[in-house]
Amino acid sequence: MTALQKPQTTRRAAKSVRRRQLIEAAIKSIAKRGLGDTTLAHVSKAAGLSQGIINLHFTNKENLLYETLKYIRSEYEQNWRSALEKSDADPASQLTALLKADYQSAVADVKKLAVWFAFWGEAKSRPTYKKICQERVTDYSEILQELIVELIEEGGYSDINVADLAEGIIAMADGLWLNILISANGFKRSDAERVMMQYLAQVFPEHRHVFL
Amino acid sequence: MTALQKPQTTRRAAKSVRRRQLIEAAIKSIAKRGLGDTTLAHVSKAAGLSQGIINLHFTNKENLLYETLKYIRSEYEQNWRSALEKSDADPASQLTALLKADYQSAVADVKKLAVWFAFWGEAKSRPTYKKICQERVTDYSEILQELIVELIEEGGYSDINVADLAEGIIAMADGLWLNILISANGFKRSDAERVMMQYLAQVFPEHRHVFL
DNA sequence: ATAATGAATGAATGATTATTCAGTAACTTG
DNA sequence: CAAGTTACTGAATAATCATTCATTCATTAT
Repeated sequence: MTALQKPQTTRRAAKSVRRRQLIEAAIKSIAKRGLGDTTLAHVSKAAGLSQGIINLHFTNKENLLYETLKYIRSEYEQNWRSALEKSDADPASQLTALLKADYQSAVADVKKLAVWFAFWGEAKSRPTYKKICQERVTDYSEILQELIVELIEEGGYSDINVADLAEGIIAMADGLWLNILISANGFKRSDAERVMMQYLAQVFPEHRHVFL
Repeated sequence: MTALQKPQTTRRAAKSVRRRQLIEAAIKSIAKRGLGDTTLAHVSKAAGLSQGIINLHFTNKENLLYETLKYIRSEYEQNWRSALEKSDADPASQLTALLKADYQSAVADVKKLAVWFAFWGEAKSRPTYKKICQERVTDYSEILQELIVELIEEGGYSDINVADLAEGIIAMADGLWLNILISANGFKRSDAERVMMQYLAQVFPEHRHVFL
């Protein structure tokens, strides 16, 4: 009833619309069945379209999966960039915004997380996937390091290795995603956010009030 | 020449020997090709054995994969338990030993990490995998929390939420695994260990000398 | 030796599934 | 409204792969 799901009526659609529709169906299927058990039949059916549709729009399965990965990567990046824009300009607020963005519903949704982990699992053996996975964090890491430097100046912190701290923060961010994905005791996005903010408060005690 | 690899000569072997041999071949194949592209033919060939051998020893593919996951889980647990035994009894040393164990070569080897991520990617859709993945951290987390409590008493720390800190540490530990697996700039086990120790030193400054 | 047992083989089978492509339907343009 | 263009369909094809099982082979017991 809700707008979506009228594939029979609207027959022709713009290429970009169909592509997005199929990518979203792929995400759904990967989350539901895993990457290994996802077939083209599943995806096209989930999209309410016919068998050959994916080969028409993506040439082959491999390419659909590749485009799916690129899609969530770009969505991820857009999300944190817009969070930074919306936030106050002081480094502590920016840092908060950047890291909280990782746990917003558009990005840390279980379906999307399942997709990330599925591709990480294949990344070692697929250079094309690996590259996209690496690119996910290049800009993020750069900006994170700049913010840490500003924060150190502002708060007069010492004994902090910027590059290592940034690696540590990103690692924790990813690890919390894993926890959301498979924890036994209903670990939620809000829990992940809290854990992360407590970490930041401990490393930058002078700015504690901004994080907590 | 080095002991290994004489499948033609020694025809019969104990069931347990064959099972381990096949599991290790499965790990190799998953690391090389990913879970999706791993076929029984690949695994049996890598083990230097024949086509039907896996069905003989594991009934079906699904079961081989399940046993492979259980195998690396148990190896993981043995590794940190023995590290704790070998270490000094004071909480800071124990904590160091527990976390450094995650980056020892037997456990944080890229092949094993690829296997963990492959199964994490499927865990959402496979309850059997999910359970094993959850169990990996239950005892670990419990002991980690006990050590944190002892350390807080010993160092007189305040403002620490034990459960959240433990979640954060485990998350960082897993995230550093991801970094070892796919980083562009050759992030190594020793780098991960350093990042983790710096984190601990920051949270428990009174014990800094033990961690660094 | 001979028989009995259990391990291992590998060709054959059957199921699944990606891909192709001839045909159909919708929309556009003149 | 006819001709042309583009999106889409779905049955047919071909390839891949898990699984089966009759047979072979090594080892142990008699």
